[in-house]
Amino acid sequence: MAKRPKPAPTDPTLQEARERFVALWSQMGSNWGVPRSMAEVHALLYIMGRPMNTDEVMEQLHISRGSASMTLRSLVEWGIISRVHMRGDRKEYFQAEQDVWKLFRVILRERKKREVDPLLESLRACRELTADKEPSRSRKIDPAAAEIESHNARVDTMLEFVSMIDLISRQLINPSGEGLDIAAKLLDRAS
Amino acid sequence: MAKRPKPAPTDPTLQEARERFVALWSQMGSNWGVPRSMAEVHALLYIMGRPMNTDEVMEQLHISRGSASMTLRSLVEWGIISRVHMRGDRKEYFQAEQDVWKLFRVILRERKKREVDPLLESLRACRELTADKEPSRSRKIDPAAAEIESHNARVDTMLEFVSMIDLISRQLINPSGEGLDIAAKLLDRAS
DNA sequence: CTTCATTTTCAAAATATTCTGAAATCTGTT
DNA sequence: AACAGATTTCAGAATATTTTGAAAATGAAG
Repeated sequence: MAKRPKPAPTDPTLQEARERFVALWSQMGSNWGVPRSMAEVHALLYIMGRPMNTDEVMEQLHISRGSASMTLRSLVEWGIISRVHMRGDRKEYFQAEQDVWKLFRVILRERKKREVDPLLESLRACRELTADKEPSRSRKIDPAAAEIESHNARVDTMLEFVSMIDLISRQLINPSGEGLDIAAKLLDRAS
Repeated sequence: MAKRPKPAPTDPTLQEARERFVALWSQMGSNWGVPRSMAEVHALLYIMGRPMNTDEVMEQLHISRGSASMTLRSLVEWGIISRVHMRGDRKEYFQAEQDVWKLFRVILRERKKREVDPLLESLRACRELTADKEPSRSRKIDPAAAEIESHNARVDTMLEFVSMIDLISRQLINPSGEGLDIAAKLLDRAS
């Protein structure tokens, strides 16, 4: 029943740096619609770089057990942290993915699945609505037909754009396709 | 005092398609932390493809005058819609940018300025904190030094990643650099 | 300077989101 | 089966965000 293997008196500067990192990540999260505590928990696990249990997270971040539990679960569902078991400890531990590019790919994949794919589907459905109303041959003259035509052109443009986003995402998500490569190519064109 | 030049009885299907577009855009906006009515106003102006005044927007979207005013202003500030004046009408009109790539670039530029730049700055400041604590020559042995070292490695990795995002953004924002080109390159590698 | 149409502002209200905490559930042990 | 530590759940509380609406400001015209 060894309560604490090591009290570990952390360097105050390191402590401060960790808190700053958590704060900055939390701030960034809020710009992206990520709940404060979700971003904070992820930041903490990332910056600590070692598995932590629910109580440690609660204590460091001053959040409730319920919040910690839900947030950890949701991060696991997103696939950016994973559960680990420490032998001799009944508690569950969590650790964050340390490969930043992998993290990026996982987030991109999830967001595409949850946001881009449904958007594309809705856009296509929306486009379908006015497909048959297309000015078949009775062109010009009719102002209503012209209105539909320009409307369709706008929807098509947007559809094209979102399709491209979809395509790019797929390339970036691909386990093989290196995000770094793309960046390198862009750099080439920079000069 | 010609009240209405044209009552313009819109095709019900077209009307429906417009509403769907507005709804889908609004949905997408909420995924990105954009207020519902802001996304709706933008969607309406985009899909109508013509300048509209505040009252038209209020009426179509069922929002209050105050909300319409603030939202329109904020969209103008973001640079994705612009004010236009219609001769013979004292009301102000607004029209949305119709070039989707331009729209994309403007949004990217703004978000980078508001989010990425401050994030980079904070990250650098955070990194500075533990810069002098670097394990100069007394390597190994000291566990506290190793802790700092691995912490610094994590911050550096993240810094590198965000710097790359910053760089890519700059390329995409550039009025000359074509977003389409990048996409094309990615496509090449797809086969 | 006054009027009137229009736009902006902002405190309060409405709405939406996030967090808490204690009860319920789960899980391995005796 | 009963217990005990650990985890999950979820209704309600706390927070945060967005919208409203009416008063104030603006500004063009007489």
